[in-house]
Amino acid sequence: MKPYLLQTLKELALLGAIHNKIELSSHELAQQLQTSQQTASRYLLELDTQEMITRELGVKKQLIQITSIGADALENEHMSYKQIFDLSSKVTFKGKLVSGMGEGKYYTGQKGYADQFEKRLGFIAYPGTFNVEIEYIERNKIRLLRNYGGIELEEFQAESRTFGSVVCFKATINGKEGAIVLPKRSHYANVLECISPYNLRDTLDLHDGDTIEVVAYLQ
Amino acid sequence: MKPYLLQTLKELALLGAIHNKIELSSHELAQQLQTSQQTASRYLLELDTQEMITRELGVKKQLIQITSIGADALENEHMSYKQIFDLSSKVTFKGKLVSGMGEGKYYTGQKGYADQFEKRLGFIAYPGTFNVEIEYIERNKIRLLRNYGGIELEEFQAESRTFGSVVCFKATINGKEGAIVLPKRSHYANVLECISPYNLRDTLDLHDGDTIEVVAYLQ
DNA sequence: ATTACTAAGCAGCGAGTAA
DNA sequence: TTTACTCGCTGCTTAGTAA
Repeated sequence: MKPYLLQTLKELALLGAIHNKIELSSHELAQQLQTSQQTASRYLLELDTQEMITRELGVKKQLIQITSIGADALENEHMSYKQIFDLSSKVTFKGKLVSGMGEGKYYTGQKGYADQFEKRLGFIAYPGTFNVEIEYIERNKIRLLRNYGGIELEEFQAESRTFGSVVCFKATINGKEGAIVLPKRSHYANVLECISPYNLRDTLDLHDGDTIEVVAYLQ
Repeated sequence: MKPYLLQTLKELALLGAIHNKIELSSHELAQQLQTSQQTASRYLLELDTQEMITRELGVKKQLIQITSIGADALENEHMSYKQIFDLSSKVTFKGKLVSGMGEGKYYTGQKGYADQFEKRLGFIAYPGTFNVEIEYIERNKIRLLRNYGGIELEEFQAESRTFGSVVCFKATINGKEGAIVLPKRSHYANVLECISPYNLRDTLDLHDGDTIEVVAYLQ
């Protein structure tokens, strides 16, 4: 959707066009948007074509109301701003399911981690990790997560080596309960390693390449 | 502010650029915005010029952070959406203080109205009305108010005539407690008649032509 | 008064490219 | 790889105006 049409729709909504028909000439809208009458008229025509508004054209006035399609577009925009300001306690990732190389099973199989998962996250993790390759641009969001802290699991010794400290975030994976596990050190990664009490691949019937939404909850 | 710059700022914020520096090339931003690298680069330059973002240009990456000016612009946009969706229990008017022709004092002086103000609004109205001439376009918001109902005061007889029914909305006038009074019949008006327990002109030191913000609270 | 067409002008876009 | 310049072209904007 073109940015200027969204702005126009927003102005209409602010004037009450979501719940009511409002009486508004293209000239008045133009003043509100700081543009010309012709441009405002064109915007209304475009919004009408896209079925985001309905109009009743009279000889001296037109009645405008935002349709459900238009309201959805605004609602969507509202969600973005909510995410920015209100729900900074929530970070959403989009990515694709990929296969690891089996190391997930090796690590989650370690009693040192498994016990801490149960104690700190409140569930017994299904063996193995569920790996989501996130879009490259979203790696910034991982930095965001790290800044917020998260649930830190202690390092431990086993099999005559050290298993490093990891940071966890409670999360949902396509809606299912789970957590994201990030190594404490090593900063960038384009794969989110997730654990869950469920076998996510089977429960959600997922395969490599499927689109996954991971929502991390902060604190 | 140009709509496309606001959209760009929003995307940056969604990637976490409000609280942190984020690492983002113009090419990546272009993908996010579905445009070309050149255009994304230009957007960043424009935002930089307007001091909405700061940049640290490295040879292989740039670090971007939204400034307080940029955050304000987003916050402002957020408020608009809040007004549309969350606080549809609140309607904001902007206008200028104007003088009535003294009829306000005549009406508010009527015991029939004064008693109902006290009983239904919870305050003893200072004699006279405080008249705010709203911008023409905002008359649609009055219709919005009427649709929500409001506090209806009964008509009564006095001085061998009928004083008609009016609809009130609790409101703040430049932050001060008060109410908007609309005649039950007669649909359009470009002047909001406000009452308050205070002498608003004196208390707020206001004069004709001053800008007034009236916030009406629904039910 | 309106809405909205046509036409001309101009802002913004992106290919090519330099640093 | 980057960022960001120039420049031609496209598409948006608006003056003029019809209905």
